[in-house]
Amino acid sequence: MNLRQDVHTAGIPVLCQACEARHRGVCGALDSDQLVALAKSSSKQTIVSGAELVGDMETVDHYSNVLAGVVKLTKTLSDGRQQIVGLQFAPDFLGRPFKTESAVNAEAATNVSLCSFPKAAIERMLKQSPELEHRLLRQTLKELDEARDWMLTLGRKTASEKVASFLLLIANHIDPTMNEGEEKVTFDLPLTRADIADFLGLTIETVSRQLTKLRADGVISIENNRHVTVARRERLEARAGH
Amino acid sequence: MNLRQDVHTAGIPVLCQACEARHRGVCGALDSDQLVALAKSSSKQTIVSGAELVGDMETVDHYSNVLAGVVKLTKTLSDGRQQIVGLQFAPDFLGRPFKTESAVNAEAATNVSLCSFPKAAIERMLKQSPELEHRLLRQTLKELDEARDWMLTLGRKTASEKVASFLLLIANHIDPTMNEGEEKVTFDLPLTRADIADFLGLTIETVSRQLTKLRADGVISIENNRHVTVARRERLEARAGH
DNA sequence: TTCAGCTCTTGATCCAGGTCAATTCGCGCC
DNA sequence: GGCGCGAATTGACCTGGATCAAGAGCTGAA
Repeated sequence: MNLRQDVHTAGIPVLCQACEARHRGVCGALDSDQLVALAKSSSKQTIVSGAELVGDMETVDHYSNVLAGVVKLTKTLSDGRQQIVGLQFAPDFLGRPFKTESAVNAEAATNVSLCSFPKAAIERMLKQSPELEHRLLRQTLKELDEARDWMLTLGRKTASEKVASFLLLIANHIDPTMNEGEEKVTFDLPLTRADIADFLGLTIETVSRQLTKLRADGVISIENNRHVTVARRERLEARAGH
Repeated sequence: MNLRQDVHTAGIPVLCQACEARHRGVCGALDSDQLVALAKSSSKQTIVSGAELVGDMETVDHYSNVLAGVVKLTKTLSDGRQQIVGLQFAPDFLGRPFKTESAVNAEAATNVSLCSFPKAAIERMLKQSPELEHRLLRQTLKELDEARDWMLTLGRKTASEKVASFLLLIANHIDPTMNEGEEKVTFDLPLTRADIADFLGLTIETVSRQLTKLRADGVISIENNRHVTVARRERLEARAGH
């Protein structure tokens, strides 16, 4: 009856479970026939942290759904200065339609699980399915909103506001069930200090000092360099500069 | 025969000439019937420099095509620090589909000529016309690319690189016919020093000092505070930090 | 023409965050 | 356990750009 369910239970690579569960991603937009066709050409893969997914200027031959983990999108100046221009969390879509080569470098910030399909397959379906294009538009608008929020942070916030904003951003993405009322929040940082610095337009040292200050002030605590507990969310929000 | 032409020559507000001429905007995507319907509810208007088009958090009830001039999109922190997060040039589309209120403030940076339609009319057509949604997706992807480029500038470039990058950005948008080979380029700055500072995440004074330096080094000259001549484009590019 | 109200420039000083340089921590490996 | 190595912290110092403060240049109105 439910062919989509059949596709998954039949052992064809997991294509949509992650996306559909959270009402994003590309797959909910397809009918059963399209889904089967796509599933046949798709492949689930696991990427180890640090591995490069798409090089800058490289030809992109496939698109992916992020099923788990975090992918960072970076841009680099010729002298090596680097800026993270986007973070993709599950179930985001990864890839730039209508362009053959990428303007950014995509790298696994954590271990990442992906479901990829050949570019040609997606673009064929884009032409057939307005609903798929609609989803892509919605995700792109969301990414644009996030990018613009971040431009305010990069251009106008102080180092301590930047770090507080970053922690809130991660907290919101990692645990979307967390509601405003919660006092304590706990999560693992998906980025190293170097990555955080590249995201915030700061140096490693400044990030470290600001985290130390937040710890000293009792706003957060950190175990093993990664596991963060936010003691009181409101205090962090106050420091993020609203 | 050609109804689209008829619409324009019949004196119905200019809807598409600007867009079609440069293959962007919303109108080329519509068939004749849709175009007539839209033209009836559209209105051409002129906005004086400095006027606010859409307030932050304000309900958006119409979308617009920018026919001439420059619109700046800004975000502001509670203490007044401001960041320009986007510049819309003709024939860009202005408005955020699928959201009732704007997350940014839109303001006319120069005198602006707009063609606006009610939100409801556009959204009705979005459902009918996949081609319209396709155009919107393309524009949104372009804006996302631009935002990400600018994040690198905001996060990692020095003040002098930022100013050089800004001049190149304006030069490219104002005169799209200008080719790489041209040595001299001339244009009017569409932004005040204060706007440039807000765009670059700098202060007015720093922008002014960097422009003075570029003038002293013979890279540019400026008349009446607005009219810029780039003596040698390559030297400006070298300073933009590639 | 003069004046008012701006925008822009220039100078002097200050400080947030960068740079350079040790440690120290965490973790896998022998 | 001890060792090695990359990641993180911490300290001392420096500097690019902010801040504060005059002044100069445009523009428009009377």
